[in-house]
Amino acid sequence: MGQKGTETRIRILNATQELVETGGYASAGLNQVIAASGAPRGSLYFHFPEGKDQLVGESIRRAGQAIGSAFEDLAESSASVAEFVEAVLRHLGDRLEESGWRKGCPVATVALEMAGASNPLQQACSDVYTSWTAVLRARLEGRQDADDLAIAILALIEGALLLAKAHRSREPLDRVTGQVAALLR
Amino acid sequence: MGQKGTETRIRILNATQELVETGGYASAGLNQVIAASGAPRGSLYFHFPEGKDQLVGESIRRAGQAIGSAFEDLAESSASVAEFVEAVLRHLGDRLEESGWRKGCPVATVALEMAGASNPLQQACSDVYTSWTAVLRARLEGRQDADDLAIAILALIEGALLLAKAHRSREPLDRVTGQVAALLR
DNA sequence: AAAAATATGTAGACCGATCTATTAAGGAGC
DNA sequence: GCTCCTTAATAGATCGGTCTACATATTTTT
Repeated sequence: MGQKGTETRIRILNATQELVETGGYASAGLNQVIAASGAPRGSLYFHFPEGKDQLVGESIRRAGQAIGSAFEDLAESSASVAEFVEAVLRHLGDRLEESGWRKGCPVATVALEMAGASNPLQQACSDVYTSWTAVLRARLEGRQDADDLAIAILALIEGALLLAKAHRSREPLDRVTGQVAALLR
Repeated sequence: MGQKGTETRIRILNATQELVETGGYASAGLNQVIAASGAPRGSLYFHFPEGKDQLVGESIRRAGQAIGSAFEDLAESSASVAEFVEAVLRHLGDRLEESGWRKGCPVATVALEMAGASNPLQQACSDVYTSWTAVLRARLEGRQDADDLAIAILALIEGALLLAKAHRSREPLDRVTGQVAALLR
């Protein structure tokens, strides 16, 4: 793949990621992707011959990896688990507010849209959540109930992010931050 | 409004609720609503002259009230707060599994789809979450941090429900149930 | 090194299907 | 007779996807 082609592919993926995160799978039209990325229709189907599902699938896995990496960085640079979770909430809150309440969890909307049927996109979302759970689980190594705690913390984060996006306010994130310590005690 | 008309209106709302909860706002086509409800196109626009937004808005408020009432019932019949939350998780888990992993939170998908813009539907979702928070808050009366706790518990519930739907499994709900006590201690 | 051949990527017109919404006409029940 | 409600045809826009022609690199051949 040449230089130009790779760049176009990435521009298309970035545009898709934006649109999907803002409005979900069904609302992200390929015409919008084309317009936002500047790539013509033919290029889209050259780089993603299987169409919309492939495009959104790759876009979701990419976004999942980006967030996962951020989690790992924050896990390393935090002294305690509580600090780590608070850093995650702050990071996601910044991202959400700076995007004008558009960018919450890049996976959640598609996950909810697709869960009704067991298709590749549903699996992709499930996989992303599993990978994030593993990052949390690793940071909890040694604790009893580490598996349960990892899920509970991820649920708390996802729930707070959902409420914050729904209310268009950081308040839920801030309030939850104060309760993390209780969960970890 | 006559008997027949009221029935049609309710059939339309029920069908909309089902479809919206399963796949979100954008994926719920009016053609599907018509097919599922048995009502013809004209009836839909007779009962909901403002179109899809009005239809989905009413449908969401209705679903929000139904879940809110269930919360209140469970709050009354539970001896402790922990029991109450566990009963809620069980109730929502049953609903989710019995529906073939389609019916999670009836508001979440639309909330995530719409949060990017501040429109009436976004407001409707926000209002539903506010009303649920109030129910939880009332059950926590007397506790310090009652406001924070109410949000944290709702976040935990919503997050667990999201993960359960995404994974098509009760496991996240079950694991979170075991951690509720820690949060409430 | 020049030219021909092949691979890679771009460009946009076009297709049938489906979308939300409107309209005009007729039937049902008080 | 009059309101309430249903019926179905239709409009215009947009959907995801296909197709052919063209441009630009890259490699092969001479």
